[in-house]
Amino acid sequence: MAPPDTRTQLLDAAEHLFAERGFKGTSVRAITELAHANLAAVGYHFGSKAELLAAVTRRVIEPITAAQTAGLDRLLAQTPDPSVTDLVEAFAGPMFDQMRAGDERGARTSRLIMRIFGDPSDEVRAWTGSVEATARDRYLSAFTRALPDLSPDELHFRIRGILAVAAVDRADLHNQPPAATPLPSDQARRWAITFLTAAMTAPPTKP
Amino acid sequence: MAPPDTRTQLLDAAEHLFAERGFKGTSVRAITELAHANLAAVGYHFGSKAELLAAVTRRVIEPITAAQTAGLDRLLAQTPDPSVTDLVEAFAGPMFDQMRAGDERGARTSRLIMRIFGDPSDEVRAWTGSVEATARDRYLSAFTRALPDLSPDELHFRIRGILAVAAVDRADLHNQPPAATPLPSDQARRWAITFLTAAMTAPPTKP
DNA sequence: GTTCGATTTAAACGAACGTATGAATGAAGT
DNA sequence: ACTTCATTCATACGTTCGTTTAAATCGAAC
Repeated sequence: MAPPDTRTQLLDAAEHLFAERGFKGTSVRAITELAHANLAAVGYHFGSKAELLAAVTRRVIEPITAAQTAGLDRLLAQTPDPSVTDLVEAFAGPMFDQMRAGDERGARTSRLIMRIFGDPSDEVRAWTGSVEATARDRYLSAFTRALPDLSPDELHFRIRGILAVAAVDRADLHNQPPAATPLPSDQARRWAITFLTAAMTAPPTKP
Repeated sequence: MAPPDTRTQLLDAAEHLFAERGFKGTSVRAITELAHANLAAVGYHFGSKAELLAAVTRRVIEPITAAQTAGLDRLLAQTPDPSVTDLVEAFAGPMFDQMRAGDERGARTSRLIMRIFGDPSDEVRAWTGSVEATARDRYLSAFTRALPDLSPDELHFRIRGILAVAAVDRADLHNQPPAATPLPSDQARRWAITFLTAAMTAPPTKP
């Protein structure tokens, strides 16, 4: 086992705490304590608490958008017009994959993503997701070809619906009794694909 | 116009700021300043900042669950087994109605609800939504009768999907350019009903 | 006009916050 | 052995936080 890198431990601790208590609700002292590091370590390695959040966010988002992009490339290599089902699977799947591991970290990642997408403050939104925007645009045009009857606005609404379902997913587990059966980890993923595919293929809303 | 009640102005200001900046991100000083009240007014009228949040939350959630309950009563008066479409409309509709007015307050309410449902901290969860739980349970059994092929767990997942779509809805408007057309306020509602009805009526996921 | 309860006010409290600083530490290069 | 450089450390600074207190204000009841 490699000696635990302080920088990485700070990222881990911050990811944990930001997801659980939010950005404002997490103190630099709590982060450094959980990471067994000195209080000044955040300033030294990241410059500020806000820049640490940006680094955490990038680390969580990047593999998701990478998998989304790779999945779309794979689909487009087979046919120029993939089915809605395939597009939903390739777009929503990676979010669930990232939220799965360990069932503990999954719910935390889910909460973190929801906090990121739901917070309009500058600090939370400062991670500059240009890659993420590009991936979303590519899916937008692929969905447009797969659903030609849908108005751009309604399509856009539906894609946001995908994000909503994926982000909330297990984020509110704390609302109810701790789940009768500790459901197999990929079940939520499959339920979501069913749910979202049906939703995406619905006929356009009549005006 | 009635003289502006201090207590009400505090609720209004707090609702505004909690939605925009979150609970931890909002200071009592910011609330009282926006409400043109004294700093100690929060302590006097509500006891603490946390109890003010509980009051704000109750004021936002109560009319929604009331409308949900009334809508279900109305459906059940006509037939013991309402259709999925009707159930979705009666369950999700009131959320959008509450998030509509003025397009400004709508997005704020949406954000506030998302923050409430996504925050596991005790302060945010302390509003004791027993009425809200009752309404959800009644819809759960109604949906169970309307979708007898669905396992309880998957049904439960789908109902959470409704909440997700409704809560996120306009909450992330700040992500993209300020909407090409200032879409008519009930359009999101109708798109959501289409989206969610199709999603709810999807056949069960095969095991 | 005085009393009284409810409300508002200014001021202060200690605690916790993010950040900055300069000295210790320790391994690597010479 | 000595220098170098990156990292860690203890400590302190100034701000802002939620809450509390006691005095001031005010309309209504008597």
